[in-house]
Amino acid sequence: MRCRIHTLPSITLQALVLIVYPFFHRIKRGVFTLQLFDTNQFQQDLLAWYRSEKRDLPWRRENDPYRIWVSEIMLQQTKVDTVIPYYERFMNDFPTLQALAEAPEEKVLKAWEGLGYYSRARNLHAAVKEVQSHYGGRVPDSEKEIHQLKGVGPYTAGAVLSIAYQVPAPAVDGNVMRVLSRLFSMYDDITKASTRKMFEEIIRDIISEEDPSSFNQALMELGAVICTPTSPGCLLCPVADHCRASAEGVQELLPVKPKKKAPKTVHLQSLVLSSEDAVLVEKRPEKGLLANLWQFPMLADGEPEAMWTNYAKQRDGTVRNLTYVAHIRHVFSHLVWEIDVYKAEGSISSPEERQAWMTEAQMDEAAFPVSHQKIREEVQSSSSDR
DNA sequence: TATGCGTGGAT
DNA sequence: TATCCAAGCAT
Repeated sequence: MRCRIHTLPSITLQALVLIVYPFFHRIKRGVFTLQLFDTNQFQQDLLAWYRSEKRDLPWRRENDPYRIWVSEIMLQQTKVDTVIPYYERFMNDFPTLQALAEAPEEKVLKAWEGLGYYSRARNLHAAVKEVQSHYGGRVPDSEKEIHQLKGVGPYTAGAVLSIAYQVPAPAVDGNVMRVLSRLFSMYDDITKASTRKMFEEIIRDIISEEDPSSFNQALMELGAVICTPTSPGCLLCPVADHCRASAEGVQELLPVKPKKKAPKTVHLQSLVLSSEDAVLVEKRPEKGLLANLWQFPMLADGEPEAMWTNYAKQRDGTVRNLTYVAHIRHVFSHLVWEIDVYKAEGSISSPEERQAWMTEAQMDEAAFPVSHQKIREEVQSSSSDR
């Protein structure tokens, strides 16, 4: 029997582990977490490492809850290196909670342009206004109140509370789940909310009451720098002695996370319609994909000449010299846009509510998604070629 | 609980 | 080139 198992393909062995594991993990965790895990020594080792090795990041140089909050929103699903320049500009544009609360949404979206997940910016803006009007401009320091703010979920609530106010609340993000999965050799699917809650309970058991800010940040830092998704640096890890996955040699198998589905493809056409020194743009719907960002008119793929002629006609306008410019592919996390780009001259007498003619200078002040930045560049290079 | 929501970089 | 991923949240 033992021989047969050793000759099984490793994929089968993994599958076996995944099937059998859920029935035993709660018992194992009880034994391991509470009895064999040396919490005090773990805290000491982790915090000593963090205090000597932590990266010097802009939001670590200050303790303003507003600034911590902004950094945490920007860091959602976004790498540190990407965030830094955005954070610096944002703090320059909106140095205080009051400044952001009083800013027009256009400016906020423009500051967020290119960062993605734009509802983060609109939710942050709304939440900051809420804090300004309802909490007298002070970011709330209770779990219940801060969690009610738009865009503040369980992770961000815990992060702001612990980092800005030293409240011993868990801040369980992807890093922390990866680290804990390995630390206790847990095969639970980390995409499930129930798993995140389990990790939050574990953190409540092992968090440093003296310095919850450093403890939470240290776990994330460890995940980002040492305990990485692929080829983790166990030889450099300050808490390798505490790590069950490392002892078992299974660190590369963890955490468990199901594969994502392939994104769907949509075929579209976009028209850059020029009149004098302006082009026609429209503001996207206020909900959903790229909400409230600007774009060039875009329609489902079809016969170009008829489609755009009809488009203009419906708005009491004309289109002439319709010319193919380029093909753009833009990949979202859940969607692929395949866009045929056209340009033309023309006019529209009856633009719709959310349409406008913009000059280049005006477009520089409006927020466009990256897909439409690409279109702008293609059209510009197509006209400068001649 | 499952899915929609961006982008750029690493492997 | 394809896939995955990164300090998640809303619905």
